Amino acid sequence: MGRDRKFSTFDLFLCTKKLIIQTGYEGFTIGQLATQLNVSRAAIYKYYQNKDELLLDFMIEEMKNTLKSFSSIPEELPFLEKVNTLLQKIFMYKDLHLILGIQEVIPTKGAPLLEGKKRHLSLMHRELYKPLIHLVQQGKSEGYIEMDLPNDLLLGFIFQSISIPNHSGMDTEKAFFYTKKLILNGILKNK
Amino acid sequence: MGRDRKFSTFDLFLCTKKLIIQTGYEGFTIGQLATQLNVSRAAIYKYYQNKDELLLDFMIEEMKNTLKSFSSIPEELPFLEKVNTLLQKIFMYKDLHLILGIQEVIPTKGAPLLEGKKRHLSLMHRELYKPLIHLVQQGKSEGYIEMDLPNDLLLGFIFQSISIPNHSGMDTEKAFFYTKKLILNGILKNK
DNA sequence: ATTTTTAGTTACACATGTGTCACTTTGGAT
DNA sequence: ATCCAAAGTGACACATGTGTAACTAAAAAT
Repeated sequence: MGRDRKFSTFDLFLCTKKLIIQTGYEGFTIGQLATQLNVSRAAIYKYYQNKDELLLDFMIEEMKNTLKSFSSIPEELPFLEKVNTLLQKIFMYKDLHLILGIQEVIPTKGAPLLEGKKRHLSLMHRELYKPLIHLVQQGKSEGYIEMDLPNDLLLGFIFQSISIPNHSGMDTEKAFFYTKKLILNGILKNK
Repeated sequence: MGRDRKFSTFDLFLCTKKLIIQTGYEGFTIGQLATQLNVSRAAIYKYYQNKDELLLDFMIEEMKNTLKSFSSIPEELPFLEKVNTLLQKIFMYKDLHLILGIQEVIPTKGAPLLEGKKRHLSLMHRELYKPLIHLVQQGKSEGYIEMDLPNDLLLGFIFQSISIPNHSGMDTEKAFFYTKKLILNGILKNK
């Protein structure tokens, strides 16, 4: 029943991603989003009560996809290979880090709906970090990683490094190759 | 002659820094700034034609200070010590990276005044990178750094890593210690 | 064909931010 | 004491964004 939709949720989230990365939370407007989708603003408000709900739903979807991808690392692989595949995945989802930063800025204004979605997000957040922490722990006990490095700093380091702005337009593969090298071995040569 | 000022340029830039880091370009408003300084918005407009001019002036000032600090690295020091002092300085000015990112978002709207200030900024930007590139080059020729690592990626890596969010509230010195370790040697132990 | 259901639009009221201008305040110079 | 120059304020016009409600459009069910 009913008329055909002019835009899919998929399109909507795709545009949302593009815009939120470009402009940040405060700069993001439903107006821009509507223009990109060739619909009126009100059409979007048919599906989301407000901007914040839309953004949170988008983030949850983004998180779901990332989570699915991250949870499929074979447990048996040797440490260095696991690290490699994981870094590759983090590299593919490099925007996630930026997106999750935005989540902290969204005001809930005491609305239970929004508060619930935020809680959901931070739960998934922890879920996402679990395999990473686990891997770091493995690395430490197998002697690959210095014991005294704090886990959260280490993870922060990885996420932060992964999103080095590729301003010079290097091709993605090369960028990943060098980034990985830097994360694993730092800037100094292993003498 | 004339009445005493209620706020100094120093205070103004201090508040500007705080706000721009918190809220980003789009979120930053003259209203917030005025409130923080206990003056009316109009008082601020006495000194700056508009928001963008204020922000650019702030950035130029910030850049000047950083530049002064960076240019005072003794040339004779051995490589590793130079790296250490430089990292320390970058760590102290870790906000600069974020601030410079904002500069790219400021619209000049064809105003020659703003365009001029922007050009000034990007000149200083290059000036700032010069000693860094120089150091990296030295490191490469002295065999400390892998030759094939692209310079800009390497610098991006350093700036990016320096601004790992210290969410767990580690004390600054410790945070710097571990961050340095990660930048220099990566996450893997040197076997 | 006409009714129902869902999608979308136009127009509105409201809120917040910008930049300006006529005005007041205040302190030193005369 | 009064004049004047710099500092600050309140109020306004304008622009942009939010969220809503009454409406129209179109596709499927009857």
